[in-house]
Amino acid sequence: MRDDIHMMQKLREAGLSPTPQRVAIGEILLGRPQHMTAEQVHARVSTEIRPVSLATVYNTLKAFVEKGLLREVVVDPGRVYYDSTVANHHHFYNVETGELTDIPADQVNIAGLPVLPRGAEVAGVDVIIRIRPTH
Amino acid sequence: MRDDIHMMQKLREAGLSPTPQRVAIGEILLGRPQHMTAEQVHARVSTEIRPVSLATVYNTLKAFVEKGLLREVVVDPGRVYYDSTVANHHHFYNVETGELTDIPADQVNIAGLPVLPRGAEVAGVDVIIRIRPTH
DNA sequence: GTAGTTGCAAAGTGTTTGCAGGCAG
DNA sequence: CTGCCTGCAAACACTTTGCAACTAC
Repeated sequence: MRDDIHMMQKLREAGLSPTPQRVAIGEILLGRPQHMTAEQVHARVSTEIRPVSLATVYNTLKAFVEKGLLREVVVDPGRVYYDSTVANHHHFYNVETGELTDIPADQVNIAGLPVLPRGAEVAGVDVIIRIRPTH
Repeated sequence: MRDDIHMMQKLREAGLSPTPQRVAIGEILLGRPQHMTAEQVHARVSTEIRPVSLATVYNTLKAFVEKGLLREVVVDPGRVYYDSTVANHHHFYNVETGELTDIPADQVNIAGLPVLPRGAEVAGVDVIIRIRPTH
């Protein structure tokens, strides 16, 4: 189908051979803004498209991150979220539900970056606004 | 010694009974700005003051966080840093060395917080500037 | 053939838990 | 006594690794 072909193209452009497993994972995760854990990807790909081993999910997510198709978000100890939006932006993290929401980069204005330690360059800036339901 | 007495007082004020283990952990970790993992606390307390089990270190760190003596910093999947500075501030994280450095709150100016999701309140704002050595 | 990929199971890492024994009030 | 605290060992959750079978070119 057409989606598959687009995904295969996308993977090739990123420098990855488009195996069925990678295409399936790409279909689920890439293409629309989304935050998922490895487990969630594994569950959805396996039930909706084809069985894929958890090891392959981890391998593939790692490869996607390396190739810039995906971003890791660290908000919770012992759990990595994969974010299909790679452009510069930030996050709300609901500490009660674990839900992660995007904040467009232009809605957070960091005025005046502090002086960096000597011999260091910025690798990335993460802003995480932890929220909880009002009681 | 005097330090112990001050630490015992501090723990009591926080609502914790000042057991020898808690005092020892407090001596190592509280009192000066510092970022340590549970393992590091365990190693330093055990060699410098007294043997303490890892389970007790975890219990104690959790208790300290609950009582507001300590803050958790999540920058790396599968590893929690404990930060003895509880006042509002931010962090540099050196992605190559794992070193964590404080940024005073007034050096990062977040202009214009984005609109919160309905029925939510801010639980905390984390700014992590990931840095790496220049090559 | 040869290099890259998959998937199982085993190993690893950091953290939490169950529970028996100890200690303080 | 009674309730909290400690520490051992086992359990856990998530992730990585070793390796043999497989696939594509």
